[in-house]
Amino acid sequence: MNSIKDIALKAKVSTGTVDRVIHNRPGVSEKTKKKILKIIKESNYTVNTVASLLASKKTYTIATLLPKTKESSDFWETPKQGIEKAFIEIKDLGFKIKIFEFDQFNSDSYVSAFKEMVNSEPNAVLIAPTFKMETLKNISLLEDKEIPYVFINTETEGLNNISFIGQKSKQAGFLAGKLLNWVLPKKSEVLIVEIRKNISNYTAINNRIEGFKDFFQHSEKAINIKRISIHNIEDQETINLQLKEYLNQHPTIKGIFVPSSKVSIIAKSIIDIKREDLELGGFDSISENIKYLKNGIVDFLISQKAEQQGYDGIKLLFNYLINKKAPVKNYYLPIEIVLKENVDYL
Amino acid sequence: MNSIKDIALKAKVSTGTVDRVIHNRPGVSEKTKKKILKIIKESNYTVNTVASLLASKKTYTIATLLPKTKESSDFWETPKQGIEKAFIEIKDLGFKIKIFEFDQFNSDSYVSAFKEMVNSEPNAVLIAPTFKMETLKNISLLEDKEIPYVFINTETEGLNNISFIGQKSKQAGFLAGKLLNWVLPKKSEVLIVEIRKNISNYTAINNRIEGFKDFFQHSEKAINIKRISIHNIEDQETINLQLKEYLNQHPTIKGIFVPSSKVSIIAKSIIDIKREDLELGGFDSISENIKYLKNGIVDFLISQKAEQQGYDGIKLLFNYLINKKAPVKNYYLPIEIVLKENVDYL
DNA sequence: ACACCTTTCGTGTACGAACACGAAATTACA
DNA sequence: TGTAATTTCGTGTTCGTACACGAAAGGTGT
Repeated sequence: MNSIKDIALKAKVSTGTVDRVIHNRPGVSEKTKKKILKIIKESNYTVNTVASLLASKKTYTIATLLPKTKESSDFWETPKQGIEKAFIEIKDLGFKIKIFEFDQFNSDSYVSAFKEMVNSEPNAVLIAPTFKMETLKNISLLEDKEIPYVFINTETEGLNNISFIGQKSKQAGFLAGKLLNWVLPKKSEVLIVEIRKNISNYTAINNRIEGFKDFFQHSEKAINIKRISIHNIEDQETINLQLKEYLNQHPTIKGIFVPSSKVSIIAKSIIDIKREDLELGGFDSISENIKYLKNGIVDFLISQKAEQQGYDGIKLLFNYLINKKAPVKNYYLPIEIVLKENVDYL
Repeated sequence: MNSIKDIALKAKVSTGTVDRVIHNRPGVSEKTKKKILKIIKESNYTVNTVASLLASKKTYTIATLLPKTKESSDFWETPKQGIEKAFIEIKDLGFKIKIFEFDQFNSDSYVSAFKEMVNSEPNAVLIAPTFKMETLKNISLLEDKEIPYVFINTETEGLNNISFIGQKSKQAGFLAGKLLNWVLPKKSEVLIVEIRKNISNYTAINNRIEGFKDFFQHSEKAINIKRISIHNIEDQETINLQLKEYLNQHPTIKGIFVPSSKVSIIAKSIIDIKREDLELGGFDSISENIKYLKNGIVDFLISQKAEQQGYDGIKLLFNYLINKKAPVKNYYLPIEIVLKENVDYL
C-alpha cells in the first residue's frame, strides 16, 4: 500500500510537507506543492482514514433527538436500534452518540430537549422533527452554531438540513390505495380511519391520505371514500361502538385504510364487532401490527424501514463529518409491502 | 475512552501482559490473567479495532467468485455493486478484494475459476455456487486450507459454509402465488413459463415453482396450473409462436408466472402477440424488467435484494475475520414486492 | 551454592497519519 | 554585509495496539 512516507520519499521531502499539502495548510512553496500533488495523483494515493483518525485524536459527537419510548413495541424503538447498530460500527473511529428524547405528545418537551441538545455542542445532529412549527422556530440555534443536521421520518421542507431520510409519504399512500383496491371486491366503498392521538405527525399522515385518494381518483373503478376520526385510543369500547355504528350506516364499505401505525387498534375492533370480512391495511411493521397481519385481520402493512432510517442517518452524518461529502437532499427509503407471506423475512 | 494502557495501569502490569491476555497467548500466570480479565470486564473495555488493525499490519484478502456479466443490465451486476460499496467501507482497514469470474453457462469455467481462486490463497471467499455438483466436488480445496466461505444467492445445503445469504426461494414462490392470485379473476388458470437457458440455477427456480404451486393448493379457489418450457431465448419469433399457440389451446389461462429474472422476454412476447390482458409476475428488479413493470405489462416483480447480497456478504466476512464471530448460518434477505407504485423508491 | 531451564512479564519499536516545534533557508532592509 | 523577519520544511511525539526481545523471578538437579 501507498503511504504518506512513500510519497515523501518519491518527492524527496519530509512526511510533514506532504501532510501540509494534503491538508491544504500553509507553509509549502508553490513549486513543491505542485510536485507533491502530481506524485500523489500518479501513485493514486489516498489517505488512510484509520490512521488519520487515530492520529488526529479528534472525537466527533452526534446527537439524536427522538421521541421517548415506553414499550419495546413502540414505533420509535426501531430507528433507535438502527442508530445503535451504526454506532457500534463507528465508535472505534472516535464517534460518540448522545441521545436526547422528548414526549411526542408534548411540544414543550420537544423544544426543551432541542435546546438541551444544542447546548451540548455536538458536531452533528439527527432529528425526528415531529413538531413542525417548533422546529422552524428553533432551527436557527443550530444554524448559528453551524451544526449540520439531518431529519428522519418527517419531511420538513424549506430548511437547510443536509438530508432528509424517510419515506415519500404521498407515494406510500398511493401504493396503499393500489393494494386495497386489489383485495377489494368491485363496487365497494373504503373508509379511512384517522387516529387523532398522534397529532404530532400529521404531515406524513395527511400526505398518505392524499396519495391514497389520488389512487382511487385515477383508477377506472371509481371507489367512493369515506373518512372518520377516532380520538380516545385508550377506550376500546367506544371505538368499537363508533366503528360498528358507522359501518352499519354504510354497508357498502368493504375496506378500511389506517394511515398510521395504529392499525392494530382497528384490527382489534374488527374482531370485537365480528367484521372479519373487512379488508384492512395500514402502516409500520411493529410487533402489535404483525400479530394481526399473521392472523389475517390485517391484509397488508406498508413499512417505512424505520431501522434503516436510524442506521442510514447516522452513517450519512458519519460520512459527512469524515469526508465533508454532501449527501443527497432527499434520501427516500423503500416503500415496502409487508404481507403475511413475507413478514418473516424482513 | 478506555485503552489498553488504562487496563495495564489498573492491573499494575505492563501493556504487553494485558495484550497477551487479550489475545489468549501463553506466557501469563493464571493469577494475573484472571485479575486482568476481571478488570477488563469491570471497565468494559473493548479493543480498538482501528488501532489494532493498524498495528498488526495484517492485510486480509477476500476473494469473490461470481458469474461474468456482459451488459450493465445483467442480474449479476447488482451484487457486484454491493460488493464494491462494502469494499469502499473496509479498504482502509487493510482489506483487499480479488474478483474471480466464470461463465454462468459453462461449468468448466466455474471449476477453473474456482481453482484459480483457491490458489490465490485468500483469507476468505464469497461464492455464488450456481453449479451445485461442481461446488460439492471442489469445496474440499477450501476446507483443506481452512479458508472460510459464504454462499450468496444459491442455497447449497450440507456444507460448512459459514453462512448463506439470499432468499428463501420457496417462500418467495409462495408469495408470488398470493400476488398472482390477487390480481387474477376467479376461475382462471395460470401458466408457469420456465426459461431453460439458465439451467445453472435450477435449485432456486424449482423451489420457487414448488412454493408457487403450494400456495394454490392451499387456497380456497383451487386454480389450475399449467407449465411450459422455453429454450432458445435469443429467438423471439419462436417464443411468440409457441406462447400464442399454447394460450390459444388453453383460453382460460389468465396469468403467467416466470420463476426467473427472464420475465422481460415473456413481457415482450405478450405485447407481440397482443395479449396485454394477461397478468404477469416474475423475479428481480433489473432494468429490463422494470421497463415492463412501468408500462403495466408486468404486474409485479419479486426482488431478491441482489445488491444487499453482495454488500452483506462482504461485511459479514469482514466481521468474521475481525472478530471471529460466527454469523447465522442462514441469512435470509427480504422477499420484496416490487410494483409500479414503489419501484422508484428502492 | 551453582549452573541451567522455565515461566512470567516489562521495554521498545512499529503501524500511518497529524501536528507542534523549531531548524534551516530565503528574503528584506539598513 | 549584518541582522531581523519571514517562509519553508524536517524531526519528534502522539494515538492504541501488536509483537519481538530479553530481563527478572522462580524452580530443579547436582
